[in-house]
Amino acid sequence: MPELAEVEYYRKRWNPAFGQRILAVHTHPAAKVFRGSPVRAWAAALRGQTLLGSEAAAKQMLFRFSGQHWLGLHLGMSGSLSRQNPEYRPGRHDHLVLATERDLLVFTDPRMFGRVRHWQGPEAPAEWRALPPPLLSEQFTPEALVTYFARRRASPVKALLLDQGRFPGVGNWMADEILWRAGLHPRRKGGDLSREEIGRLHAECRWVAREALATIGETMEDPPASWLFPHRWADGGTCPRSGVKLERATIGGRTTCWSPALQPITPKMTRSRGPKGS
DNA sequence: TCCTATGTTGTATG
DNA sequence: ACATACAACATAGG
Repeated sequence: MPELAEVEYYRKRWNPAFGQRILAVHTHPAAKVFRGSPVRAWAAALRGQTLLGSEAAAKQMLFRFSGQHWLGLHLGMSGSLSRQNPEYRPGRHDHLVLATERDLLVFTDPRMFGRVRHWQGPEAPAEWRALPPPLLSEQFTPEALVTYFARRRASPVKALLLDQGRFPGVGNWMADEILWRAGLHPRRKGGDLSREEIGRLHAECRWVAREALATIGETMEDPPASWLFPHRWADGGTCPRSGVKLERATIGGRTTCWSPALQPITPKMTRSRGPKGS
């Protein structure tokens, strides 16, 4: 499930526990989500510490505790966070549970493509500080994308949008939504996008990120029917702007959905290209 | 039974 | 070395 806005939504599930002490830590140390991390040791060290705050970037979350402890969480394909009553009995997919006086803070992940990491130190771990600038930051510029698309000129733009080093937080549904809004066929190659098309792509990245954070990121509600989102998995789904039947194929290794009416494989001829014959 | 799934990574291939 | 393609991971649901 989780992309940019879903990650932000789940991160906030633990907010009510800020300032609370961790009284107990329950784990499945053998669970794949720990990837060989010495769970027993850091789980013991975490006991008695206070949850101070958290942040999200790309599809990552970082939780900060007293004693210079940090927990890094990634939700993979099927992970989620929740807050449960003290009476809650963790199930087989609840790999990490932090108990405070009032709540159980639960990390659930059936498919275990997610990841839990622990660090101790005075500042956020190096991996965290190395994450690329967010889509909504000043550093995310069209110029940077022009350079990047020139280098990745042979790759379909759909595959490029999934690059976490360039489009942090964008996942499969966001990539399709962005391309649909920008009017770009997902198979277009990075190298044959015009400057103007890259500009549209950049603008839609920001628009989708902003709107998704304002809706999904707050309440997990599905975006409205005016988005591609609610139509893209429906059998026989139609484009909400043109009414044509949506197409589907595997592109960049992922199921991709697009509107053949709005996203032509060859760029539309524009008449504003300057004088004839130039 | 077989296919799909909002993700990442290691390996193979050009 | 460099970029791209693809299988693998583990589980649930249609």
